[in-house]
Amino acid sequence: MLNRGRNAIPQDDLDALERIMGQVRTVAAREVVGAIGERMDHSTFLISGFMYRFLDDHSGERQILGLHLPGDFVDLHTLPLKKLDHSLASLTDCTIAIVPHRAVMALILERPDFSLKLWLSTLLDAALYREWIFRLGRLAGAERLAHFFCETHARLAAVNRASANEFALPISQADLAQICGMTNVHASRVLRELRDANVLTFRRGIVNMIDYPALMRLGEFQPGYLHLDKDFRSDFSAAPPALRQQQRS
Amino acid sequence: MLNRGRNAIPQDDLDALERIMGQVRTVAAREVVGAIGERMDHSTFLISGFMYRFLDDHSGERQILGLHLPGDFVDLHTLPLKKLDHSLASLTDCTIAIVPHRAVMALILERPDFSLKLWLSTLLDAALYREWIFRLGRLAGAERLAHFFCETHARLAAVNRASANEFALPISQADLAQICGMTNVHASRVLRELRDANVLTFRRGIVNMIDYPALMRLGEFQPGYLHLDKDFRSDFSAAPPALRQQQRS
DNA sequence: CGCAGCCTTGAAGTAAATCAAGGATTGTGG
DNA sequence: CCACAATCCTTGATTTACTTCAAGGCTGCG
Repeated sequence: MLNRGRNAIPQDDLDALERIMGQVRTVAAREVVGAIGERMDHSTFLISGFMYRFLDDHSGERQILGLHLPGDFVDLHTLPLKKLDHSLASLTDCTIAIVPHRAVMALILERPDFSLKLWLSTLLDAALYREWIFRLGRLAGAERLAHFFCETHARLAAVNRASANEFALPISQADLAQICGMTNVHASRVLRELRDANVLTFRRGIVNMIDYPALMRLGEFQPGYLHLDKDFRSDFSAAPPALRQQQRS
Repeated sequence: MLNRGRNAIPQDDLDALERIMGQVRTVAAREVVGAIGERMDHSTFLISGFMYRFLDDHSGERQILGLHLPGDFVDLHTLPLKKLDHSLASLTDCTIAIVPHRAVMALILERPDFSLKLWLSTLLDAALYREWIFRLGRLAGAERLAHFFCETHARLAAVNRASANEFALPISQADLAQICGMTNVHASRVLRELRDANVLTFRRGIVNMIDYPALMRLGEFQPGYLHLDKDFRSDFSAAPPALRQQQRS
């Protein structure tokens, strides 16, 4: 993710980004964009749509490792780690920009400050991974869903894609199950519980957080790890005026 | 982690590292070195001993997020993400070097190639996180332990701290449970199963992988994500002759 | 010796998986 | 517009994996 939440990406960084972007492609929904073991010579910038990364187990059951929103730099890690150690796929129709590693390297050597921003974006990914480990390791069914919905709401709200208590999340219950490490049958039952308790509804890709405080409590959600608050991090640069809304899917 | 596995760290990088290291301290076993929410102005290089990162849940139950071995750069992410979003503690007595952020920043601006190596080290951490998500989300009790032991064996073997099938791992069953997202009672039972099946023993901090192939199969362990093979990544530099064994705990 | 920390085991309870069937919703072609 | 398939969701019954509670044993140490 390169997405800086409520803090806009500075204009000169946008210029730099634009310069290194190569071909722009569209990808249909539910397509694998990079498969585990593949050797990459470029990274992918997600312009519009949703993507996710995953690992399949021995019997083909899938664990989703992370979700990517518009504005995320999806696989920057392939710059040093050439071979994909997991797979990458689209959730919806997507527009992506192919960014050749050569171009990234050239820019990095020319502008060390920019390389730090790319680094930051991968560190924010890592912070999400840590929280996902916590979610799977310590929370039970309903709590996992609550935590995931809180996190995703916060991330989407940070890029103006969520209202106070509602947002669009183009995934199925089966995806939700693969995110939270449970069967889709169980995900369905837990969603029913949350619905019956008047805490949250999730129908046809629309999440309605009816009782937000209850969700936060349930999921033990503390948004600090998202580092959305400018004060929580150092951006290696002064924050220039807001100029946002470059992308809409 | 900065640890490069079987590929030694080049001499000039060692020099660079040495230059930015500040005060060297010792830390007793089981001490919290950085607590969640704390604002950091330095990073920590682990010279000897084992450390771990963790998040506690509401009722104080702990989830371990990662283990750190001698030679790891433990909290490089605090350079851009000033506030700790999780906690850090020692497992054993440790020797650590305090590395002021100011010194790291200066070096980075002076040597862009070195900053890429620091970046790489955090990307290897992220690869481990992803695999931990998979382990917790898709594997059952015995498989989780098997996977963890395989991973840890591979990491320790890469720094010459493991023989073909045995290694020292200074943790308790309770730690193991906190790593694998289960109760210590259950961890004890699963260890018994593995012992009875003649697959693995773990007693007083010594792991004996009696049947390594069985463990790999059980844990669905594919070591690619560790990127130990030089061919799997680009180190941004030619690999100079091996000079290793700087640290022993 | 006696205590503390760590590990083990049993019995009972609970959360989640599995198996299986049927219902709803969306899209497709006639 | 309707028939039909495909996908997704729901629900029930049963089984399994794991937790919880509780007691006792082992090991190392002052």
